[in-house]
Amino acid sequence: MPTPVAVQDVQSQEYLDALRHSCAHVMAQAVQELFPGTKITIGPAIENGFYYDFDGPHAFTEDDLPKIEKKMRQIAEGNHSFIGREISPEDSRKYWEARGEKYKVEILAGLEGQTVTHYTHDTFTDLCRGGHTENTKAIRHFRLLSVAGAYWRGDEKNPMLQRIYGTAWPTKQQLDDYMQMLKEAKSRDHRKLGPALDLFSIQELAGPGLIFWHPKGGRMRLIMEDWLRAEALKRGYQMVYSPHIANVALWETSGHRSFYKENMFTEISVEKADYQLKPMNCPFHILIYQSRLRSYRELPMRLAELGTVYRYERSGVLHGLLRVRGFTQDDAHIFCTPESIEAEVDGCIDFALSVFKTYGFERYTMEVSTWDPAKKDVYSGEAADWEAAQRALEAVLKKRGIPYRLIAGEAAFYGPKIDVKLIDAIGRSWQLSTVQFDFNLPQKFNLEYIASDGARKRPLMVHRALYGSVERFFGILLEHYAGNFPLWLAPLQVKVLTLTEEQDAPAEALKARLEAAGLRAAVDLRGEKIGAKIRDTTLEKVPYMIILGPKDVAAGTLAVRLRDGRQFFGVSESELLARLTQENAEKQPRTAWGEA
RNA sequence: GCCGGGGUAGCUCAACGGUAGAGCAAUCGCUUCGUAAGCGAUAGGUUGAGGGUUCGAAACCCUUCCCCGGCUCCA
Repeated sequence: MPTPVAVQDVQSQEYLDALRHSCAHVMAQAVQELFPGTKITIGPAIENGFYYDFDGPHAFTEDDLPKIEKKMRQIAEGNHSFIGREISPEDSRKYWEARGEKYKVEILAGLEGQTVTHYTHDTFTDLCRGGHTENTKAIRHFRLLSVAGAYWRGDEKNPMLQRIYGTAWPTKQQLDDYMQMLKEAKSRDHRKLGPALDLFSIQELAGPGLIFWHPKGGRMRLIMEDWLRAEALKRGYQMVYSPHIANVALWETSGHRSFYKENMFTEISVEKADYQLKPMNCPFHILIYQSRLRSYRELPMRLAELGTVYRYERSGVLHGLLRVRGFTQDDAHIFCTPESIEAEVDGCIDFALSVFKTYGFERYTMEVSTWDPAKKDVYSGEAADWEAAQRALEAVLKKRGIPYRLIAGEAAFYGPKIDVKLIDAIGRSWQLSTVQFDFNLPQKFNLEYIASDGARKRPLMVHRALYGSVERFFGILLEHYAGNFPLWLAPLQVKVLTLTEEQDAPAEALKARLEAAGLRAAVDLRGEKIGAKIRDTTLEKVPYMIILGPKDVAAGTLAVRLRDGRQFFGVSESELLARLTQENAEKQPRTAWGEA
C-alpha cells in the first residue's frame, strides 16, 4: 500500500515535490470541474512548482487562472486525504476508458509489468505513481503563473496540449520570496534594460535574432573583448581570424551538412559553387592547423578567435540576447598530445574561473558529461581516448576541489565535456562555459602531427568557450547587475553635473582631466535644475556624478554622488582620480567608497 | 515550426464601429537654480504591413511580419 510523504521535514526535496505534485492534482480537479470535457494527461512537480497538461475544447487564458485558483482553494480547504491504492492494470484500463481519458489509457499501455496505482482525493482520481502530501490542507501557499502550449510527450508530431504552470511552497514567506524573485527578474530583464540604457537593439527591418550593438553597448563589448584577448595571449593562446562563409565542401567534410543541417542557413550560390554561413568555427581552426605539416614541438597549439557564427533558430525560440541567429563565440581549439590533456583541461578551467571572478560571479556549478559505454558504436573516436579524456576532466575538478555532477551517458557523439553553469545575483543558473573534447573532427579532417619518434599521429582536440557567446554573456551580465555595471565595464563612468552656466568651463576642464586619467567622462550642461540632472544620470546608471556648483569651484573640492545615492563632499580631485583609477583597475563590483 | 496571448507617437498607456488622445522623452524659448522630474510653446501617427467587410475600421474578417509565455534544442 503506497503511503503519503510524512510531514516531518517540509523543506526536504521529497516533501516539496509531494506538495507540488499534490497541487497539480488539485488543479486538475479544479479544471475538470470548471471546464467539463477537459482531458487530463500528466502533472508533475518541477523546480519551484508544478504543471499539468490538459486537452480540451476550452483555450485557457491568463484570465482563467484566478478562477481556477479560487476553485483550488475551495478543494484544498475541504481537508481531503490523498488515498493511494494498487489496482490491476485491467481494472485501471476499464476505469479510464469509461471516462474517455485516452491519454491515461495510453500511459497505462506503457506501464506493462509495473504495479499500477491510483491516487484519490475528494472526487478526483489520477493514475499516478504517488508522492503526495497526506491531505489537501497542506496546499495553501501557491499561485498559478502562466498558460502555455506543450506537445503530448514532448514530441512535436503529437497533438499540442495546454499546460498550466504554478508554484507552491510550504510557507507564505517562501511563496512571497519566490514571487518577489520573479518580479525582480522581470524588472532586470535584459530585453527591457538593454534598449532602455541604449546598449543594443533588435531591428525588425533587419530580421529577428540579429543584434545591433549601440555605442554604449559597443564600448562595453570592446572592453570585454579586449580583456579576453589580453588574458588569452597571456595564457599561450594565439589569436586567429577566419571567414564567415565557406564552400559547402568544407561542411561536407566536417559532417555539419548532415548532423548540423537543420541549424544552418541555406546555401548561397556563388559562381556555380554553393557556400554556407558558418554555424561553428571549429573547421576553420582545423584548416589553419592543417595548413602545413605540424611537429609535436608545436603542440599544444591553442588557436583562439572571437568568431561570429550564424545558426538558423526557429522563430519561436529566439529570446533577446540569450538565443539569437548570429552571435560571436569566444572560441578556442586546443590541439595537443595525449600526455598534455590534463594540463590543457586544467588551463581551461583556470581561465574560466578567472572569467567568473573578474565579472563578479561568485557561484557556479559544474557538470561532467560522459559517454554511455553500452552504446559505443554511436560515438566517434577511440575508446581509449574517451576514457583518458573523461579521466582528465574529472581529475582536474577533483584536484581543484571543485564539486561537480557526473552525468553518465550525456556526452555528445564527438566527445565528453565539462559544462559550467553560473548562478547570478538573484539565484538563477545559466549555462555558460564549456570545455569539450572532439574526437570527430580530427578524424574527419585526418589531422596529424609528427611525433618525436618520427611517426605520424593524430592530435587530440579540445574545444573551449568561456563567455560562450559574447551576446549571451552580455545579456546575463546585464541581468546579473541589473544594469549597475562595475566601474570597469560601465560605458560612461563619471558625469559632471553643473548648477549654473558659470560652471560650464570648469566642468569641461574637469571632464578633460578625467579623460586624461583614463576615465570615460561626460558633462551635463543643460539648463535643468540639479535635481533633474541627478535623476536623469541616476536612471542612466552612471556610477559616479560630480556635482559642480559655485561653492565647489570656490573651495576647489568636489561633491561626489554615487548612483546608489551615497554622497561624499569636499573630495579633492587627486583623491577622486586615485580612487577611481584604482577601482577601474581592480575590476570588482565594490566601489571606491565601499560596497555598492 | 507549433499552441496561446499581443503589436496605437521614442517610452508607458487611453480611445474598442463615428474627427486618434494623455503623461514622459524630443525641439525651441523662458528660468541660472545645491541633491531623483522648474515653466511655456512646438513638433511628433497611412494605429506593424497588405487585402476585405462597412456610408464609415485602430476596432470586425483574411493573409503576412514582428514581439511575449511555453514546447524542442542549445551558446
